[in-house]
Amino acid sequence: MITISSTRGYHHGDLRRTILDAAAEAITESGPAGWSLRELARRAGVSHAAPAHHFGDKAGLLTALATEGFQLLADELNSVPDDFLEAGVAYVRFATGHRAHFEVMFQPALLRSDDPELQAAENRASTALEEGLRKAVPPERASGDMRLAAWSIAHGFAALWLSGAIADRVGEDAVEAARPVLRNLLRG
Amino acid sequence: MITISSTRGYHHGDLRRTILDAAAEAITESGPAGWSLRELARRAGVSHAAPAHHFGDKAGLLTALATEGFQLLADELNSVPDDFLEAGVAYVRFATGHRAHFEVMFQPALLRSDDPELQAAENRASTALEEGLRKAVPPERASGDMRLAAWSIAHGFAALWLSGAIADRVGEDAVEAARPVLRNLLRG
DNA sequence: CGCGGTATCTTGTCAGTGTCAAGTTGTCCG
DNA sequence: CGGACAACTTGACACTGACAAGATACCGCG
Repeated sequence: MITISSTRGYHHGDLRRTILDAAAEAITESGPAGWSLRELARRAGVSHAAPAHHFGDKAGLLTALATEGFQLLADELNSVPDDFLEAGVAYVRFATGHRAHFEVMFQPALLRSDDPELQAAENRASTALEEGLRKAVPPERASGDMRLAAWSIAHGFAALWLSGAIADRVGEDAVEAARPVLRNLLRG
Repeated sequence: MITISSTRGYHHGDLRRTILDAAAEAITESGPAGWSLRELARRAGVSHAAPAHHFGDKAGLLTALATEGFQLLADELNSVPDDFLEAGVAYVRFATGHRAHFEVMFQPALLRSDDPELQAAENRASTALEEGLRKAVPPERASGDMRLAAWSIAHGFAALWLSGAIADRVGEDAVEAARPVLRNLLRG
């Protein structure tokens, strides 16, 4: 049995998870550079060097976050019917619902790209994406370029919304706003 | 007359431009967080606090870079015929040709969003983009959602390529690879 | 039960960083 | 020529990431 509630004493209980969550929260609020390891440690009530034990260094923490992100994305994509619109909407839902993960996942300069767990998670998400696109795109239009186009439009919409660049045209609910935009890729 | 060549003496000549270029180079190599103001100062041969005189702080430097980026993007978009494909290709050409600018422009957490020069440059790029899309999209399919779709697919392709996520499918020349992908938005 | 090994966390330290304040040098205009 | 201003330097401070060494709690094995 894992005792999460006891945050007292020398052992924290589940410091790794606590730090990951705190990092995600901090990144969501202030971006991938607006926080420090020491701040996360203070928030979790541990010493300034405690995070390093679990993640090695800052890049290790971000790599762990990205790994978790790719796993979450794969789950999200696998839980959706074989429909392009719904797959694209699921992609946008993931990006907006897990903003911190999404932002870190696509900034390789912050990560240890050679981490085996990260690569495994990337592969899982990649095949989920590829398979989803293969099933979702109408056979007469199926092609590598078409699948890239589908990925691009969903990714671009999510990135633009997260950056605030289209906030004036879209409003708060990015997921619902994505639907009519994505529809344009499959005819008019 | 401006003497750029004389980097000697108490006055540098054109330190502001030198720092901006060095920052763009550093970001291109190591990402938006893989460098320091003091490193740029050393590279330029000035004291560690010299950059602050021109930009205030790190956010000020990045804001100046983003401002320059929006101006360059507007120029790029304005120099292109009223054709959706060419507008999209120009967008991708800008993103890959000015990687550092592009990455900073869409990370508002790094910037001073209330900077008047930044906002002016944003507006100029925004109208250039809007106007280009308005002319480029066939009238029978023109709509706000269609314009958003066009922006999204170009932005998404550029972002995915820069992150290396589609390197295995695309190769080195992102601009040429973008063409067949973008074509999918206007029928098949 | 107890004891040794190990994972977890702490404490102390160091070079490097961003930012501020105050001083120095060069330029330009009246 | 003089003084105001811009450009840059010097010095300082709190903070950070990373490392080394030590302390504490848990866990298996006798």
